[in-house]
Amino acid sequence: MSDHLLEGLNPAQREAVSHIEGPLLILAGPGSGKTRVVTHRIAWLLEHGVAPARILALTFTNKAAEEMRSRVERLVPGHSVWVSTYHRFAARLLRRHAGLVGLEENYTIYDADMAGRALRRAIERARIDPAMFNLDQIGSRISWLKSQFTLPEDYEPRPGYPLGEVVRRVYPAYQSLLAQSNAVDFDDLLLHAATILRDCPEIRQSLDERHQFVLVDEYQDTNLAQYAIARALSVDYPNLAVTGDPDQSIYGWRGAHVGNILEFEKDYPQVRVVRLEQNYRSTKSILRVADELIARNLRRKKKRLYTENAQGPPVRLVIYADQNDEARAIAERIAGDVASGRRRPRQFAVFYRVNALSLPFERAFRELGVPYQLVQGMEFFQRKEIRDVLAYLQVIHNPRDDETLLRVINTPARGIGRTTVERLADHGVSNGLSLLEAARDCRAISSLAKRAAGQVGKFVDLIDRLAALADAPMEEILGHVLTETGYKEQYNNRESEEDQQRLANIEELLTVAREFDERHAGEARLDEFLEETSLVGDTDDWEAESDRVTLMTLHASKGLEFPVVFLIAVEEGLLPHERARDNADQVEEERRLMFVGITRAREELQISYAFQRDFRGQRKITIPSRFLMDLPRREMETVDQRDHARPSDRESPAAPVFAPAFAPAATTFSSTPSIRLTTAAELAGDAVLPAVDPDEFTQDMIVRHNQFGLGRIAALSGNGTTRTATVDFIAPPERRRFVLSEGELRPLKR
DNA sequence: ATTGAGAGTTTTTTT
DNA sequence: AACTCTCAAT
Repeated sequence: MSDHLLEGLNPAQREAVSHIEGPLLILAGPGSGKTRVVTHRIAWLLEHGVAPARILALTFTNKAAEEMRSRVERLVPGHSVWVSTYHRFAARLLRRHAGLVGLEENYTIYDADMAGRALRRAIERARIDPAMFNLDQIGSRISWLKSQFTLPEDYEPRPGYPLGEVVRRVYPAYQSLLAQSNAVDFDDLLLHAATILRDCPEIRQSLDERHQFVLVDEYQDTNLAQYAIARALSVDYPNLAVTGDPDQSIYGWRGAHVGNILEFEKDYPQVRVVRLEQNYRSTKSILRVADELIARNLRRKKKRLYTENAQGPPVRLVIYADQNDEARAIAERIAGDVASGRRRPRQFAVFYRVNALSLPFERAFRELGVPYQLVQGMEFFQRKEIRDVLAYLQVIHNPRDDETLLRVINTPARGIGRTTVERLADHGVSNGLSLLEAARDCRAISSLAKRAAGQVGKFVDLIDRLAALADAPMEEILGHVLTETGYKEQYNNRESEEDQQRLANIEELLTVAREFDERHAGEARLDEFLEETSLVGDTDDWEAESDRVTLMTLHASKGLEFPVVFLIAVEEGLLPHERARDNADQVEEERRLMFVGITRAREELQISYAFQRDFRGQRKITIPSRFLMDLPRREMETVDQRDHARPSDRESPAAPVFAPAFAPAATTFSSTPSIRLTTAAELAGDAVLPAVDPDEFTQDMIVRHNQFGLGRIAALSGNGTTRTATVDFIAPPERRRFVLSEGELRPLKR
C-alpha cells in the first residue's frame, strides 16, 4: 500500500524510511538524499497508523522546518505533523510552564542586541570593569555555558582563568536581570525547557507520551541542552530518530557536541544504524577530493562516500597573485560562462571563511555587471528601526521588561536623558518597582526636575494608550505606535537614502503585521506575533530563485548545493582560521568546514588561494593551507595564474570611477591589466571610455553595459555612426537597442 | 544630546 | 581597512 514511498530509493534509504519503532540513527553523508528519507519516513509513519499529533520533527532553522513541512505536505496533503525549530518548541513549552523557572507567560525573548544591552548592565551591576574583557567574550562564554546546560550555580571556573572569574560573577547577575525583566535570551529558551523537563517528571512524561515519535535533524549540531530535550521526550517512547553527519559538524565553537552523535549508540544500545553513503549530488572527481580530505580527520566515524554520477572535470587548484586577481579572474570566468549562455548566474557560488573576504568579489562582480547576492548582512527583523518599533509592542505585552523600556524610553528622542533615567531606576530599585512603575511615580520623585517629570508623565500616558490596544489587530497596534510615538515622523522629513530605506522597512513591517492578522483572522495575538518576529532568523532570506551568483561563508553554505563552486582564500590563517591553529580539535573542525564547502559542488569545483593578500590593512605573503596537502593533487588540475597578474603594488582606485570594466580581457581566465589602461581623464573622474569602433562589434559578441550588465549582440544594422546593435541582456533578461557610436557598449573581450 | 577623535578589535552565528 | 567603543567637548 505504501510502496510508492519506497520507490526510487536505494536499500539503505528504504531501510530508514520503513523503520517504525525504536531508536534510529541515520548517518547521512552529503548529498545522500537525507531530507527525502526523513520526509518519506514521516509519510510512512502516517500511513502505518501513527497519529500525526504523535510526531514531532525538530530542526535548527526555520528554513529547514519550512522545507520539511512542505515536502511532507506534498506526500501527505493536509497532514498536521508538528515540525518546529528547537527554539520555537522550547518557547511554546515555556509559555505553558513559565512559572516553573520563575517567569510569567508573557515573557520577552531577547535577540542578540537586547541580550547585549542586558549583559552590559549586568557587568556594571557585578562591578566588573567593562574594559577588562570585551562584552562579546563574556557573552559568548555565558552562551557557551548555557549550551552546555550549566546553570549559574553549577559553574565552577578553572582556577587561574581570569575570564572564568568574571563570568562567575556576571552570569548570575545577568540571569537575575533577565528574570527581573521577565525575559529570556535565545539560549535560555533551551536551557529553561531542558530544566523543566529534567525537574518535572509529570510534564516530561506527558510530553513524552504526546510526542511518541521524535525526529531530529542535523543531530551533529545539537548542544547538550538540545540533547537533553530530545532525550527527555524519548524515554517511555524511545522512538527517537536522528539524522546527521559527524563530518559536517561545524558548530562546535557554539557548543554543538559531536559526541551526541558519536555516542548515540551508547545511549540507545538497541539502535538501528543506517548509513546513507551514496551521493547523488557531486561528480566522482569532486567526491574523491572531499573523501581524501576528510579521511585525514582522526576523530570520526569512518564512512565511505561513493557516487554513480559522472566523473566530471578534474577539480582545479589555482594560485593567484593577490586577492584582486583572484576575484577578478573568477568573476570573469563566471561572466564568460553566463555570457556564452552556458550557465546562469544562479548556478555559481563563491565560498570563503570570513565575510571580510567578499569585498574584492563584490567589486569585481559589479564591474563586470554580473548579478550577485551576498548572504549575510542584516536580516530584516534585526534592523534597528524594526527592533525599535517592535520594542514598543514588547513593552505593552510585558510591562516588567525594564531592558526594553530603556530602549524605547527616549527613542525617538523625547527629552528623557540619562540622568532622568538613572533617577527613575534608583527610585525603582529602592522601592522594588519596575522601571515603568517607577515612571508612574514620577511626580513623587523629588530628585526629578519638573520638566523631566512632565516628559516622563507623557511617556507613561503614551504607553498606557498603546497598552489599551493590546487586543487589537497587529496592524492597528503598529499603526498607533508609529504615529503616536513620532517614530515615523522623525524620518518623514529627511531625504537621505538611509532614512528612506528605514521608512520602507517600516512599511514592510506593517505588511508583515497585516499578513499575520490575515492568517489569524479575528484572534491575532500579540504574544504569537512577538514570538514569530523574535524567532525568525538570518539566511532565511537567501533566495534560491533569484538568478544571481551567491557569495557566502562556508558556514552559511551548509545544506545547499550549486553546480559550480569556487572555494577561495584557502590559506593558513584563514582556512584553517588562525584562532583554530593551536588546537587539534579545532583544526579538525576547520577541515570539516572545507569538506562541507567542497561537497556543495555538483559539477565543477575550483579551490584557490592567493600568493599575497591584503587583509586587515596588512599586506602579507600567504602560506598555502595545510589542507591542500590533504587533497589528491595528482588527480586535480593545478594552475599557476600568477604570471597573468598585473603588478599589484599600485593602489586600487575606488571602484565606481572605473565602474566600466572596459578592461580588455586577453584570454579566458587570465586577469586583466584593467587599471593600467586608465587615462588621465578617467582618473579625473570623467569616465571617458576609450572609443570602440562601431565596426568592431560582431554578431553574437558578448558585450557589457554599465547599467544593464552583460548581454549578447542579437542583431546589427547600419554602418558607421548609425550602426546599431540589438542586445539580449542576461539578468534580467531583456532586449535593448543601442546606437554603437554613442559608446555605451563595450566588448567583454577584445 | 549629539559629534568627533582616538583607541582597540577583528571567525564562523541555525535561534 | 573598517568597524565599534569610549570619552570628552560642544
